[in-house]
Amino acid sequence: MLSGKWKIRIIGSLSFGKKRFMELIANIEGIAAKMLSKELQELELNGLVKRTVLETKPITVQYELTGYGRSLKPIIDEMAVWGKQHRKNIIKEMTTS
Amino acid sequence: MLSGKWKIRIIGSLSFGKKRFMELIANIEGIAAKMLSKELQELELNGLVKRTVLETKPITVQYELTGYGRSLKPIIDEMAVWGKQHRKNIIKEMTTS
DNA sequence: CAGGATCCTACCGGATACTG
DNA sequence: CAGTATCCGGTAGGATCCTG
Repeated sequence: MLSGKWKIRIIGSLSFGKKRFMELIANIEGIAAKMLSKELQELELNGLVKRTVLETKPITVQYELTGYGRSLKPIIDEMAVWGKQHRKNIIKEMTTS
Repeated sequence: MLSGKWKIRIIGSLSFGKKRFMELIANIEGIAAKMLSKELQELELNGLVKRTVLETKPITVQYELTGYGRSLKPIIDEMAVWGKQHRKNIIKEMTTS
């Protein structure tokens, strides 16, 4: 369900609130439109993300986590915690060697 | 670091204690020897798992988590919790439809 | 028992160009 | 803006066989 290179990052980004397609592109460094599009479709299929087309001009699309998607928050949070600590350790290694 | 199809399962299995190669094969349904071998090597390279060759006959090899590997426990635990709940939801869907 | 060596295939993921 | 279409290479990962 979270397979692929970008899904975790996407969910992480959406956990801060609704976002439009372009905002996600800007927010997630390195992702290409095609990848974002494909990953979002899979996330929607799995019921983790809700897609809403806004009738603006030109049209914009909002993405947000569903309740189901938010249920992953504990996992994502733990990953964030670990990543932070991990980076600290790397820096410590660099400065001590 | 946790890339690949099996690393999470391997760490999960090792979180219950040391295990030999065959025990891991038996414990992780569906994994082939080659895959287990490759994933374990990567885990060892990343310092998450410690490999110990026991001079029995024939030789056996013990794998265990390092302290670093155990630092992932909160993440794995949260995943386990989520997976359990997820399965409950699936079953509920099946019985109500 | 614990694995390496080979072979093979699907699909992951990037670049680019195009559309309503 | 928010995608889709197309092309393409690399590699993840499975099956099978072999070895100390």
